[in-house]
Amino acid sequence: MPKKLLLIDGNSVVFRAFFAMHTQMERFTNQEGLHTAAIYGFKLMLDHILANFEPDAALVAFDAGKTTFRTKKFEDYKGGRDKTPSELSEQFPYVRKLVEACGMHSYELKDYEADDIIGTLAKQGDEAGYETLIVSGDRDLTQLATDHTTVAVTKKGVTQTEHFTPAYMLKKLGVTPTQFIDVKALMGDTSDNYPGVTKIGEKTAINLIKEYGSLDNLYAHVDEMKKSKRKENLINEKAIAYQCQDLARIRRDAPIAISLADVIYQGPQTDALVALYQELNFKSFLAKMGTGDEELPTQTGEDEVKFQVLTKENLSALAKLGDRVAIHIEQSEANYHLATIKGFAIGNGDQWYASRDASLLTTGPIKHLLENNHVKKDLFNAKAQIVMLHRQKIELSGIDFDLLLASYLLNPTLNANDVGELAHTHDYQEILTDEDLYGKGVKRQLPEDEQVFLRHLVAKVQAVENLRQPLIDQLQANEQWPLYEEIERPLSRVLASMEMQGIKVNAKTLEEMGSKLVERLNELESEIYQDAGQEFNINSTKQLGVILFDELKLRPIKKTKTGYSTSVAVLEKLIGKHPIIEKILEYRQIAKLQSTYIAGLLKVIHPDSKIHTRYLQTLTATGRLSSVDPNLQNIPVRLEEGKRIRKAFVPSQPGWKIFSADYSQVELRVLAHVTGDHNLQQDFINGEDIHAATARRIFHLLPGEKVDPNMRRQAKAVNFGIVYGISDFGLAQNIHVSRKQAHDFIEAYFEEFPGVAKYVKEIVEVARKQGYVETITHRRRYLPDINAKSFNIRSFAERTAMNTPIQGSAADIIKIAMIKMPKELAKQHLKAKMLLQIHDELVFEAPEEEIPVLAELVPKVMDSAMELAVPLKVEKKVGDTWYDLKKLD
DNA sequence: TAGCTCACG
DNA sequence: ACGTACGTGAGCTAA
Repeated sequence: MPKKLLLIDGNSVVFRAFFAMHTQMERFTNQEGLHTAAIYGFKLMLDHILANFEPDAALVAFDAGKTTFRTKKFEDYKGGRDKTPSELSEQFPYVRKLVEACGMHSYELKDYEADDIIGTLAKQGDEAGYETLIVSGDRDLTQLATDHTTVAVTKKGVTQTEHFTPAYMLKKLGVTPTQFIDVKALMGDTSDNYPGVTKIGEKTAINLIKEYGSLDNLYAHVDEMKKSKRKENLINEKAIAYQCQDLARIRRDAPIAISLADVIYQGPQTDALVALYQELNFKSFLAKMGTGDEELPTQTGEDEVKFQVLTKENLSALAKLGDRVAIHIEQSEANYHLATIKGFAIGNGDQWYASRDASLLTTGPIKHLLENNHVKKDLFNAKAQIVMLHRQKIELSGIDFDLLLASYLLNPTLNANDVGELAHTHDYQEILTDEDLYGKGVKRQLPEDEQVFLRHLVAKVQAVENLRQPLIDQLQANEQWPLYEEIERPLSRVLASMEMQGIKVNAKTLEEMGSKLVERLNELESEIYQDAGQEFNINSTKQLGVILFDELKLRPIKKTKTGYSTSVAVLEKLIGKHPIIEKILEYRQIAKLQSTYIAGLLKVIHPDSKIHTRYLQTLTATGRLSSVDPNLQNIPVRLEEGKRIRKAFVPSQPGWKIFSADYSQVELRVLAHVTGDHNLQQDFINGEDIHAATARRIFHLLPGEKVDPNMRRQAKAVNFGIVYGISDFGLAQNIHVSRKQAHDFIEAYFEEFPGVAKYVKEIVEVARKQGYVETITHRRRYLPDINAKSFNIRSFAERTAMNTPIQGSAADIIKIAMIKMPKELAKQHLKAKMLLQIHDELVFEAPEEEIPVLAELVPKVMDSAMELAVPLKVEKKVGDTWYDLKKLD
């Protein structure tokens, strides 16, 4: 086993910690008012590193002062930086104390930066056969990576790091650690305030170094480059490039007065740590050390919880639980397709059991109980539990009460995703929230104490049991029991199987598209820099605003809270004023595709080559689903460039097809139904093109007179507007007409569709009177703002009152279809699988020979899901990929 | 973490 | 006069 060396860039990590904890800065002060957030963050980072890397030697290097050999060579080095805020600088002495108390050495060297100390020691480590880990908040240190030295750069927060090895750098950046120095030489460094060569940024610098191998070789062949501004700049600024190279290069031979033998890691010094924690008022760290001085969150009723730790030996006790149990399986993370099981609890009445040992679940007695349909299960978030257990080859059966679903139906806007939080909203206090017990963000950690942890899991199952009857009573009082029993509960199972089925995604297709996009992005980037006359971060709206509106003096059409708006709407108005605008629009479009859809999707393809999204069944205020990790409900389709992403979504088996069916104008049909408007209903019953029919009416066309495309477009916008809770301003903005004209459209609409006009008025009244609105299935949304004094807030609630029954009823309809679908597919012995739901559309994969059957069956199930006063219409498509779908008739 | 931007229905 | 379309999720920047 090689010895291990840990080298930490003290200044940069403390600085990162300071910013990571910045929002909580005021919470972190000790008795004397000393700020401690950065010290705290630094310790979190340290613990995290030490949990994964057990060093034999360790050193934290600090910068010695403002002036170094670099500032002597280049006066402006690190110039222009803001003064370190006193809230941060006062923490450094304590960080050093902390380092010492943790049994590590710290070191600084006059005229040198921490980097150089680290570079020098890392080299010594390599030569002495150490495995070295360098930790920094600064990417520059990646130049120190070797086969035996890894550089961990802090990402988000403090504890998340990105590990740079030479291989990783080559893959990610395309250059070796040594070449990275030359890249910096060309591109410069804005934060260290050295310039690099004019007009060369990171992308160009990397490309040049990739092409030429090194700065030296580039200059050896610079004359052969084709004539360009870039070539001129390179030649003119050769001296600058070399000066920057010198500044960028971390020294590996700094005259340090210590050696590896001097930095042996001693391990934590308990007494010193306790004293320091007390001085800093770090209660949670003190608590972990068990000094008795801690102030844990009050345990409310969790202290009273009586339970037994379940083991192989006492499993037989479960047989006595009878035919109803509450059960909970604790996940390591929210994504249950990836999470591990951290523990579970089960029981009823006064018999409660819990364990951290997930393997017990698969043993005979428990597995049997879980799969036994006659034992009713009460739980929290059935879908998560189904998937977690399915991954253990256990098919959870007999689900009866899902606390999360029930609570969501009672009030969809509560948004409690945690048993404790949710219980508190129902006035049940005998449980802590996960956040109280585990912490959140960087500090989240399951309790090490088994009793504390298991007691919490038992508190969860007890909350489920105790809330079951009261919530059922409330659902029944609200006439929501059928909604729970016949729609949401069965739907959770359907969603679980769709998620587990997953959709196959061809990574190669995405990668190929990605490299083309990156190429185009690079081109656009250079052109934009040319047009702007300087380099800047195009992704930064702030910097872009400065370029467009200050430098290029374009007219700022709109402002946001924080500055100029640079949204598409604004940029489109500026087309023609400057060539840069169109390039920025294209850049934006491609950058979005590349980062969100190419890189984003590639990150979430599972080893089975599929993407397994999670549908959130209890999130939206209206009853729709949402989709996360990744969101498969917003894959591009409107523009061809983006739509091509869908080529990567393919059937999972050869000879299969993608089949899709979507409701046509479902929200307007629901509108026709709930408003009872005669004209709107007639238009649908007559099978009219609804937007054209609306146009005929609001523009008062004569029979036989043609609806021109512009009229239809405007009528379509009016229809949308109605569904959204219309305002003349919004409509005017959308279709680029005057507010007066929009107002006239709306007036004409309400005259032609008086039932809709009446509904709009009445629904707001209903909301005022009863405080909530409902969908067709009695899905409820409370609107406390409906009586607000502020015009704005009240108007919003009024539009919501209008929109929610429409959007929500449409959601009800497709949910019913989704529950019926697997049953109907099974009846016909079809292999077809339902994979995705996108609000009004269902996507399937199926063997080619089943397509004719599906084309009949799926629309039938969908259009008969609910009987409305108007027919439901379903359109179907089929193709080899999600991109290639062609309409069937 | 908030704010902006942009992808979808 | 107010200052707006409804419902979502994700990536990025700035601090």
